[in-house]
Amino acid sequence: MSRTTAETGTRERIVNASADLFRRQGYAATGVKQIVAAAQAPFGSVYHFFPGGKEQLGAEAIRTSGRLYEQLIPAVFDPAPDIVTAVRTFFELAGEHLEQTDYVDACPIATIALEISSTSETLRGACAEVFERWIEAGATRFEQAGLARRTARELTVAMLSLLEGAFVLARASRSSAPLETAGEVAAARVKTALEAS
Amino acid sequence: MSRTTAETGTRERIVNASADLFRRQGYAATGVKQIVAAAQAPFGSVYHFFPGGKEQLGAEAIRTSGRLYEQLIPAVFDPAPDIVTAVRTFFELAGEHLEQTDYVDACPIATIALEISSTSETLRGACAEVFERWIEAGATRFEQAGLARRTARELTVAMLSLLEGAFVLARASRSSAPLETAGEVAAARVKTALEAS
DNA sequence: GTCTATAATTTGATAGAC
DNA sequence: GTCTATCAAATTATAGAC
Repeated sequence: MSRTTAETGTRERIVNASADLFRRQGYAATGVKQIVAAAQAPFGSVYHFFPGGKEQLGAEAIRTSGRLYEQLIPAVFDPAPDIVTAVRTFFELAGEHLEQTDYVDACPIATIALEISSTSETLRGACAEVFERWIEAGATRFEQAGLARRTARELTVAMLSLLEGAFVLARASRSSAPLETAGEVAAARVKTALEAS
Repeated sequence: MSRTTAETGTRERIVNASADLFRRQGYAATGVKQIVAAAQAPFGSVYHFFPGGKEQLGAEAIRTSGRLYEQLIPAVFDPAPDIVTAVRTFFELAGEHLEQTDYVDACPIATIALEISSTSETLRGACAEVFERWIEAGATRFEQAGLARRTARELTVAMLSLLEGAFVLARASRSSAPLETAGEVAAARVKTALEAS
């Protein structure tokens, strides 16, 4: 338990490996054994750190990914000259990143969300919580840009829908074109909303 | 092999049951045993009709669902007074249907697409083929409404992205609100595109 | 051709040695 | 607390009886 080294602990490595694998191939297709192999952790550690087993580990991976990806909002929006440019940049970066990762690194929780929404209330709740946080964070930005609260929220839901849907099409077609198209529509919509306010 | 009765054959029942279960809980989480139980078919029939096993069955289920859902386009667009109304109605019906099926009946292939895009080229190709057919069918409608071919295609990709993304959010949050929001943005975008043409 | 029994492997999870 | 050996059950797939 050194306070001076920066080595990642076993527990943290397990969560990170889980998040990686769940994003790439989903929750059901990822075995606990595959997770400990990727995390270079002993098998028993999973049940030591996560007594609730795979489902508890899934819930934690979802929330961890949620916090991590939420940071992308300030990372892209803060340095942008205006909010329309920020939205356009966000979709552009998402598309470039998708290409660079061989169409693996799309949304970290969408696959899990679709898989387990009808079978695990625990995991569905975790996904819903993360989406809600993202929507709130996005809506706050649009509110600061001058939109009414309700308008800002609806706009964010539309942006996130465009992004998530474009991810589905992009992964299936192995092309970032859907993200370019969705990004243009998203930016145009934001521009219209701001002009009308 | 009666020609007069309308009873569904074993093979057809297996494909239909597969499509149902894959849509609800994904490809990996659905076992072959669960499929034959739902189809009321003997286990061996799967490997009799589908020598390629679960993957061949998956590919066929994807293509069957694709053809079935493609029929929704003429079913909604043909009776509509104009194409903007058609788009709005499409999202409204999708949201109502989602509520009525306890948030199960969203896109029949999106879950599979996200799950297997990085692990099975066979299934990824089948999903890409279905998405391409849907986009072509939608683009043709927008072309007939007066848009240039390229604009019509991009508009359809944006509509489908909005729909697919709203499905993800709706299933996770157990609310049809994302479909209402996405539908309004979709209809407004189509209206703008037509006015500019 | 239809179907049952079973094979070979892998799954999530646990017990208990260190 | 850390980790290995093992469990019972479930997985896809096949062999072969009818």
